[in-house]
Amino acid sequence: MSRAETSRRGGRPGRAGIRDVAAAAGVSITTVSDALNGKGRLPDATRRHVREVADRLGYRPSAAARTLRTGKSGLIGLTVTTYGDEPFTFTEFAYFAEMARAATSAALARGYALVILPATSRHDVWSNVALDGTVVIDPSDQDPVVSELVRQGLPVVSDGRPAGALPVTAWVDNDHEAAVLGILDHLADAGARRIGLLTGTSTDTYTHLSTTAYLRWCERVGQDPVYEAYPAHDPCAGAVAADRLLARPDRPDAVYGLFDPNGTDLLAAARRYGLRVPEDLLLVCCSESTVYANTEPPITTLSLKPRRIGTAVVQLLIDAIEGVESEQPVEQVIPTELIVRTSSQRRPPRTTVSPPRSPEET
Amino acid sequence: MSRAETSRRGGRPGRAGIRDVAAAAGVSITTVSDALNGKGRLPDATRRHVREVADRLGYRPSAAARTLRTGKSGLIGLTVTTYGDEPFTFTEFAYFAEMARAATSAALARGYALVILPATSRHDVWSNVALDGTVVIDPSDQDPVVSELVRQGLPVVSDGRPAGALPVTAWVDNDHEAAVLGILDHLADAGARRIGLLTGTSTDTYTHLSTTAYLRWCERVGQDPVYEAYPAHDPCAGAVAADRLLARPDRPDAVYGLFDPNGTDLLAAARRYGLRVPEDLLLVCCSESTVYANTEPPITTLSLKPRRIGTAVVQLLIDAIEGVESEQPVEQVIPTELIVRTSSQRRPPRTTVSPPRSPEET
DNA sequence: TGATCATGCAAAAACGTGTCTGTCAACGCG
DNA sequence: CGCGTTGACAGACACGTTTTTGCATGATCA
Repeated sequence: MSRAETSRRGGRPGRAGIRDVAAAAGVSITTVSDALNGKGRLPDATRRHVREVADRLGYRPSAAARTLRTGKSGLIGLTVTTYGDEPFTFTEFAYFAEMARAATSAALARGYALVILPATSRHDVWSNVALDGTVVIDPSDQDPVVSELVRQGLPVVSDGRPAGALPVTAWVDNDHEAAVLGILDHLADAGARRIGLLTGTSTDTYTHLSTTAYLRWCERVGQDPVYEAYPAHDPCAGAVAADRLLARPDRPDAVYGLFDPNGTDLLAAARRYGLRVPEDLLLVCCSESTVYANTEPPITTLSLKPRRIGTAVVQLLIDAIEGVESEQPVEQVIPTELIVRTSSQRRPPRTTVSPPRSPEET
Repeated sequence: MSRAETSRRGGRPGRAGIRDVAAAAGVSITTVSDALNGKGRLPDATRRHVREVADRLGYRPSAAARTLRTGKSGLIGLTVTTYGDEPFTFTEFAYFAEMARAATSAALARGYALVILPATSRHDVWSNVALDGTVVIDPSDQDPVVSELVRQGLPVVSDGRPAGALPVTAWVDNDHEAAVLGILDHLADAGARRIGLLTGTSTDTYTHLSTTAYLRWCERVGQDPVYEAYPAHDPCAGAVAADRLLARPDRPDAVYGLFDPNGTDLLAAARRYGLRVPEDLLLVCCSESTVYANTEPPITTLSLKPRRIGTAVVQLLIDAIEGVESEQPVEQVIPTELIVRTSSQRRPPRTTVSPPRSPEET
């Protein structure tokens, strides 16, 4: 009776259970649970007393027991696409890192933690972790994992509008068509006569929508499409494709690259062919990387705002988990941001000293 | 009796329990558990029958119940340092992304999943998730979270040797001193007379060891140290510090930058001051980014091999969790790799066409 | 044939919570 | 004084597994 820490059962030494707290405080288990969770109707004196005893014993409620009882684990899956046996692809490093960072913060602020779960995980890993819901990044056409999750009744929110008729709970995406059209107009305004595109061969929605928008724009303004496609997950194919694009007989005088490394690849290719940027070649690429602020010349980039996307996705998911009737629509479109730098302006501002980049948020 | 799916209790509809499977298969609960886990001694016929019935009912064992019973959750914490309220710092993007990627793969291959847990999480989040062990990245001097985890008896493996007397289970690190000395020798061999250092103001082990090695090298060869320190977590301070370093009266003719963005920052600063690289200024920086293969000129980088570190850390941790007497020493040193490019060679090779970069592993 | 033993399976005890149901006293009111 | 009501707490159960124990049944051996 004097030593309440040692429960009658040989639970792991050093771990006090709720029974020990109840015994040490001289109350019942119910009272301890209610006091710690602020649930029942107890006099403040009892509440304080129980809390103090719990602290003194170093009591930590068992996450497994709580999950089993309540059905909520406080865990959110972060499903990333896989290429080969690696979780996420090379071209998405900066995007993924920023998105995951924001998602982690947002989840944490609401008491949830993120579990990294590649889409092609062994099945037993998926079923070995109790998830309250899942974020899927760029779900592919008929992803069996996502379908199964939805069928199990788990909330699923996707980054990128779902392909096909994938019945996700909600999704967040940019307006990729508008972004591409905006860039093409921007380049045309800067004097581009023939705009090329560096795109991918994969079938994900981002690539598809962007390429389609490009083709439609070309048709509208009466320009012949000039583009090269390459497998975006292959880090060395990009440089080759950039080279091919600039080696064509109908060489473009402006290029938009859909993937993060395209900027440096195109710049290097341009140098190889003696093309000056932006005088002979205008350049824009889609990237979250800050290196493009300090290249020679600095390159105009399109930011997809991964931090806002990561935050929005998690908020939507947790709202769904907790049954909050979300004020937001279940389909949320995040605006993109075009960061205009020297590479896309025919008349570069006379300044050659680029100011230090700003740490500005989102 | 005919409809076994509906258990007597109103469990979540659609979720079949082990009882339902037992009833449907006409066997006991024990038999189902043994059959699915391959544990008891059962005739193959029974085993196959039970498995088939389980599949037909779409049975998925409850992760929470299993964790409660066995004490193992299959979850590994990935603890990242925080600056401000954001999980990981700006200068470590590429490193973290690669390291996390490798760690995720390695964990997955052994049936574990990773949970992202910033060090400064709210306490309730930490205690709300059942962890089998934790990976800590660059644990600070007296991290209360790590101490508590160790005190709870949880295995902890750190990326970066632990500062102070932090009693971690094992750690993995590079030999930072040897790496810095190697780079300085490399630069001196290339003709550098006064080598500068771009370093950080924080007190983490990496910064400390590297700076100390630099100072010792200077003392050994009789050169006055020339260095600038800046808060590495501030993305815009780096450019300013690079500028300061090259504006000094005792301007160095070679610089090593400890952090990822230093390369482009130093390159931009050099251009501002009309310094040619590598003719007037030799450059090396520590980075995992591939952009430095295609800058003008390509910049020599030091890779810390984050993929090998991530893999090693997870292996060590899981070995500890499963009680495997690890063959490896508990302190593991991963060699660094110096990727020599134009920026650190006084006589650049005559080729101006840089070959496409290789997708080679680790 | 009876004792021994391996085999195939069932019953039941945990794991540590949250929560539903009940008890007991005090109290107000008719 | 009897009775319903309310506050403060205790007892017991259920969540869904894994695992230990134990009971039959048939085979083997002295």
